[in-house]
Amino acid sequence: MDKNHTASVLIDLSAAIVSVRGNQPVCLTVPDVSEYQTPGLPFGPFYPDRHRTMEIGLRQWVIEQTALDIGYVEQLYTFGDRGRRSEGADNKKENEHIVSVGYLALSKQCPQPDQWSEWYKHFPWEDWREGRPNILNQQIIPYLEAWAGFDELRRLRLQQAFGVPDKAWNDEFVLDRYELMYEAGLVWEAYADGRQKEKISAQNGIAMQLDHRRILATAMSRLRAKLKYRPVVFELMPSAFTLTHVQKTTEAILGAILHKQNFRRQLAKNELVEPTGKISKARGRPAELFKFKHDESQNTNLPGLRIPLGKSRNF
Amino acid sequence: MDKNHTASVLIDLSAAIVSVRGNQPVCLTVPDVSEYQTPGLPFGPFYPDRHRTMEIGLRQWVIEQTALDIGYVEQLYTFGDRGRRSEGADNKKENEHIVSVGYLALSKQCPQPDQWSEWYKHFPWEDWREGRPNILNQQIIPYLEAWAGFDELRRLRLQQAFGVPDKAWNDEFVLDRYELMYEAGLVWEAYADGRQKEKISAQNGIAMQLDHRRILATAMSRLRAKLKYRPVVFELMPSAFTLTHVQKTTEAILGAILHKQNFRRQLAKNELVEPTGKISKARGRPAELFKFKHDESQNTNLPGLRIPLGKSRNF
DNA sequence: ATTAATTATACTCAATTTGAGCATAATAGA
DNA sequence: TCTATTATGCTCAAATTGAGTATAATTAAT
Repeated sequence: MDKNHTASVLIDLSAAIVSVRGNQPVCLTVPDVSEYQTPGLPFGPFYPDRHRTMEIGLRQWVIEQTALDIGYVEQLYTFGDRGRRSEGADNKKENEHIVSVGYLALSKQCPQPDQWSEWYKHFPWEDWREGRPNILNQQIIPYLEAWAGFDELRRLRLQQAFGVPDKAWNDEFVLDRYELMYEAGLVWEAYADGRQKEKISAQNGIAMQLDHRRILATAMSRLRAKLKYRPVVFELMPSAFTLTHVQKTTEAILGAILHKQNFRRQLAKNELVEPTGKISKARGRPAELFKFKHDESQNTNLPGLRIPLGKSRNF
Repeated sequence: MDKNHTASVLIDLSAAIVSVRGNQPVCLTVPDVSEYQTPGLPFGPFYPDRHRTMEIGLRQWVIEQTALDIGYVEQLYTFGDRGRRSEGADNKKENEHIVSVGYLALSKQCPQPDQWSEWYKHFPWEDWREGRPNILNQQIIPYLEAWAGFDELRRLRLQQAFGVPDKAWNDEFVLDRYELMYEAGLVWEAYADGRQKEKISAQNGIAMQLDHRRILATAMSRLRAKLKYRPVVFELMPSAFTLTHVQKTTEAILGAILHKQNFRRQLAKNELVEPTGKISKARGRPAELFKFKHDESQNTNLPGLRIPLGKSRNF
């Protein structure tokens, strides 16, 4: 326990601030000034003597810099490794190690459209709403199979993450899939981190700065999982909404289509919404407008809606 | 963005290293030398230039200091606040802020019995295996009700966390319950942190150093939740075991009794175990010895056993 | 004004899963 | 041989889920 060893670090708070625009989940990004033009997640330093908790610190700079009203905030993961491209050439001065704490935040609005980046531009293989994405069979899977070769462990991980060849696709394994692709050198970040000699040909989604795409993948995994047992969708909904609107939002996040009647049955059974009495008019039959029942108190551990995902989703 | 503000911190890696001894979940602790004699979780500093990731750093000092073989490791939460008693009088020198990253680790063995502390000595209200713990109705609930008074939000949180008065007890809300008790000044740590003037009369479980009981509560919540959808129990089992042994271990962690036949049905359906052909002899009819099917590869995201918890658990 | 397209909502029904239990099997010890 | 004890096989009703049909209330087109 050599006390004289350098143990001092700086802490970055990175946030995946998520919203839904139209039928696309989006995430707040900041533009990159460097040669690569890759977008990044917003982040700021944590000053321990100014903010009592990291969450307070996070909320502080989010308000200062984005003027957004973020309600739900959840800590994702703390990355202490040098994945943040620190092996690279010109860096900060030596002893300045950075630990990044990733957060997921949900926002009901997303003004300034150019600052919000669609999830599935970074993860095109994660959107199954119009069927199995072509990029899987045309690009990703063949590469991964070649990478796995006869390595038993690799093939098992491939099966786990991508359902190859005969298991079902699990929408929650976003991070596992991204990390596998990173290890196999299938994403740009692997090249940027020096893990990969040649620049890969295929794009496989828009890359992000540092480890930000990994943080976004973590956020997606967590949000997709949470959606199924906690009523977090309503953190993305306006005060009054139609049931179809809730479903479309849920589908956007899950990247999958749900059975309409069963979805509503769950909502009804769990008593999560109540009618406002008002009516929404659009095309077709008008829909009743509902509101979330437990809005006042940040009642995060209610039962939540068990998503009716259907049986066979591996095709 | 004043760059000159102090942002440098030290990072502690704290670990809730969990095992099961007999029918009691235990957790590795280190004795306290101070006047209070409260035990604490083992922790060590993170040296970012020596270890590539924090998990590697954690494994390193766990091996060095405990010689334990920990298999499963999971990051829990990063605490950046001053809950670690830093408001107190004599502290380290001013600018040395500490951020603690909590980890959960599982160990199959637990040698040196005096170093392992039973969960339910710290959380006596969490063990429902012999029915609803008396301490709830006799000590905790009355105090909490008085604390809540007519405050709507407090009563709602009380209902959420403790099921008072008419909701079911949820075994996963360990952290919520502990934090509520902390806020209400019902645990020693609240007094030690200066939130509470008078020392409370009742013990309400054995206290721990700093925020360690909170970290343990986080570990318990996570492990109880995980048990229900990932096969992590087997990280606590020897290579061959009886089905009853798996059940007893699960029950110990959940603090609840399960239905035997249904528990086995889940195990069978999910194909998590396979017979070894050997037989265990004890009292009564001998039991078949099984082994975990997926032991070689750290196959953490398998379906897992959906625990048959029964219907009415609020009495 | 009628029709078609569109969206919302009510209801049905079989298959599966769950909660809860009884019945029987195999052993040790009295 | 009987009893206590633990293991294991099987049943059965209730609840939940997956998947669908039928019908209602609109707008837009003809």
